[in-house]
Amino acid sequence: MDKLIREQLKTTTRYLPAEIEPKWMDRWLEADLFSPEVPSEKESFSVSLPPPNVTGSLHMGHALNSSIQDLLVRLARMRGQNALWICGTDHAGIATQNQVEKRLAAEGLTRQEIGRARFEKRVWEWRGQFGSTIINQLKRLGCSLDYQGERFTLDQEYVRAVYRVFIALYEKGFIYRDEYMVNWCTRCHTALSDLEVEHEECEDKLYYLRYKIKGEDDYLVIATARPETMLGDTAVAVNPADNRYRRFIGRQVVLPLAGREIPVIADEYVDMDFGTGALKVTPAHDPNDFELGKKHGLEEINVFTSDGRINEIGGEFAGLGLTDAREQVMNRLEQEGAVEKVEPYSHAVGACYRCGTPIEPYISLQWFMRMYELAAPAIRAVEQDRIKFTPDRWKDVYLEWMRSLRPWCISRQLWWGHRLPVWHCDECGEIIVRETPPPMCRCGSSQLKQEEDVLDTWFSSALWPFATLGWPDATERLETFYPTNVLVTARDIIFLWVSRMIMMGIEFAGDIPFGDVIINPTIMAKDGRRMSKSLGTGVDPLGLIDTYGADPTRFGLLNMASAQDVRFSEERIEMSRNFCNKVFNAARFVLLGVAASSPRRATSDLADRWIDSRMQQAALELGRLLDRYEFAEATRLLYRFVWNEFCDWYVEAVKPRLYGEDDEQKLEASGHLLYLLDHILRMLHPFMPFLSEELAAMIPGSEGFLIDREFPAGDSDLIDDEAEADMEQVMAAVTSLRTLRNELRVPPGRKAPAILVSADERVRRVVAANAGLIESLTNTGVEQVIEAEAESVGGRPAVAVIPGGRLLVPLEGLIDVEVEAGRIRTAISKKEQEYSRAAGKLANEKFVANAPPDIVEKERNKMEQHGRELTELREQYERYFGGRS
RNA sequence: GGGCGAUUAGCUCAGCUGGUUAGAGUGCUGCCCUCACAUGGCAGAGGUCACUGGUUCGAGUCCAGUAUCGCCCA
Repeated sequence: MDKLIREQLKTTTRYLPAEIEPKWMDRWLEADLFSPEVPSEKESFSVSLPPPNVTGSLHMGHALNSSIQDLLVRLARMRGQNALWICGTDHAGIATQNQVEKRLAAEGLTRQEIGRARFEKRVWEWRGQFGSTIINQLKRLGCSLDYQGERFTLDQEYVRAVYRVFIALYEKGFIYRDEYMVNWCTRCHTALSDLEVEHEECEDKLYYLRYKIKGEDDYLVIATARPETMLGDTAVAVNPADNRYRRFIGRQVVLPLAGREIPVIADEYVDMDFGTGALKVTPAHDPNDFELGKKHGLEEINVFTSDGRINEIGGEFAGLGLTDAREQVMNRLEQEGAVEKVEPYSHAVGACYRCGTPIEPYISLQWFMRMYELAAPAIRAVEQDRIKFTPDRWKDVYLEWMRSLRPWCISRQLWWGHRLPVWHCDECGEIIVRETPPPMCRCGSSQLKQEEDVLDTWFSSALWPFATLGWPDATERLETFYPTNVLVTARDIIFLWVSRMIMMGIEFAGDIPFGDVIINPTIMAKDGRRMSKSLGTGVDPLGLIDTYGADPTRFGLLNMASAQDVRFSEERIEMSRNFCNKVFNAARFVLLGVAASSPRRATSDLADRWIDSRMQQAALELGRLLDRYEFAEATRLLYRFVWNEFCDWYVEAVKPRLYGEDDEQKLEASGHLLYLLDHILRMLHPFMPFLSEELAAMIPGSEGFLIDREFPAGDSDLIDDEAEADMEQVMAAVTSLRTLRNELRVPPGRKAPAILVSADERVRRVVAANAGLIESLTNTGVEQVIEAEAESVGGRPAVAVIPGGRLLVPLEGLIDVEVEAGRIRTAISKKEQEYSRAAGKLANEKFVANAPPDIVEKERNKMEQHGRELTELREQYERYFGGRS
């Protein structure tokens, strides 16, 4: 470590992330540490980043999910694997188009005015300028993505893959064109798939309308939430079992306002309990009515325009927006006496997931993809556990969804995306599907136009795990890294993406796209609900990085990443920041205090052996936890080991040797400290890459990057049960003495003597051998070690009971007799409770007969132990405070 | 309407196949600026594990039901 850094370290008592984080990402990139080796002898490990929306910026979900992925990728690298974390973004059809349209609007332009070609050019410009925002934010988080291999779903090679898939599916007959009812966003002017519609419960009204029976004075009352669609009604339906309406079946009713005559039909689909039991049927404007209409051969009368207005069929209402139309239609119905009543009604209304505009069911000519055949092997892959979900309950969610798949509307009426590789012949109407424009149609015409529609963005991102690796070419990258190992994503992506990737992967890349799917928990707002932009309950992870640093943000998020959704708590990030500070200062202690020149494991001192043993246990357990994807538990393990064992006990225990006169001891302790620090930093690296890298670089003799070092796996041969037992004995003595001093309010600076009374040879030996350590940790010197009290120690000593004996602390004049007597009485009654709990269990014959022997044995030991301690306490009380009560 | 999940300390959460005195962080109380760290140290207080039944020698943990909240799907 050079002098400058040493000086800096001396004066900096606080961990300041802003001063260490930025430089490391640059150095890592410069050294090209994130690119995989191709080819490589190593076992490969790959993860594909769920491609974020190119218009997006990092939100809490990304931050958590990327922290997990980076942890896994760095871990794999440190375990000697050839790791690739595929980087890139998707083109986000609607979102990006909206962004650019907004900019155009600011210039007073519309995309229609500038035309498709110029519009596309503008979008590419936009992407060049703003498209890497989120990727740069991932760098701030420390993500070790393969930035050099960044992909985009509209890259030339990627487009080729998309076309290849489209054509293959078309030729198999899975992709087809049809006039069908779809979800239509009147603002974005495009169809959407069912998954892109968000349903929200809202308070609305149910309108009861009277439809006159033709040729009678009577009328039928229908109930509807959408009275404005009545202009397109082509029937009224009732349940054939409904006695109230049986006589009307087959009759005609007169549609109010329009005056059209429409039939009353019977269908079991009609719910007799809803509304009046009579249903108006509008096949062009309701998905259920659409089905009903097809079944009964009803006319589909479309009364809306594609931008959500009443069309010319609506007569006097033509041109009205849908909200106004409802009001006007109701007014006119009111005038005609056709309104029976209006009731409050709450129901779910669909809205566009990108702009929030209410979705209209709308009949239009679209491209669809049949899912049934592709789903079958994708279902099997999960059923047979070739793909495993973590937590595993998501398996059922996936399967449930996959078993009820409906055709997927894959065309979008947008100008940004993969324009379908489809050409229409103007002359004969022939449809030609191929990658490149055909020179002429079969009919001889060269009047061919490419399809205007583009593909759903999710169609292209479904190919992500293999299209990013070079497919359809058999590239070395594809060969090396497909299938990928793990996919980490949020649960709402299971349907949108995970399921489609599995289907496409099996169909086109010939294998599942990944073996494990980790569904990360959702980080909720403080109110326990999803973070919401409109409610202002969102938390910006970049703000956290600014305030606390990237490492604490990562560690804090990972600490929340258990199997359950969790409310965001900034306290956890603060906890992590404090932990980083602790690590930083522990490293300062080591780096500034050591005399050794390099890490060297020591084995002669009890504390040295103990901490090493504990560290091996921690490393072994850490490996197990990470293999099971138990990230939150892993953070707790590291926190406990580093803070509560290494810092609280070992560092304190080693100080006398480090600062003492004995040079040999100093050297040994120093080497061991460096050895421990080195291991700790390596274990921490996947969790807090910046800080660990910074500190590891200061270890004397360190070379290269921590990233490339081996992840400590833990060595069970180095576990030392004896050292652990002995150290626990020492620790118990220290804790008891500290508690005693605290309770009796002995000033910390006041040195006190102590006498160990123990019938146990091992206890006497261990305490005597470590009397110096105990003294340095408690300012209490164990000056005598005796087997039993032959007679009272002078005065009235305070007592600290430890396993296997007791420590007497004579503190003439300092002890309040009543306080000490009270302490002992409290201790006695506590012990009595514990003793009788165990004794009670053992007195129960059924327990002894039925419980496993080791549990009974444990209980017996417990009873004996408590019994001994109880005796110690009672003896002590009798001897020094006898006669008091 | 269907499904999933949750309910454990004031707050945010752990608690794996049932078996120590149910844990952590934060907050709270007392003492301590001791030469790594006050983003700290030492010690302490704090819980009818939502409720009602059941299974078991033994239930925070398993089963059934109830209540409340949340998420997803239609």
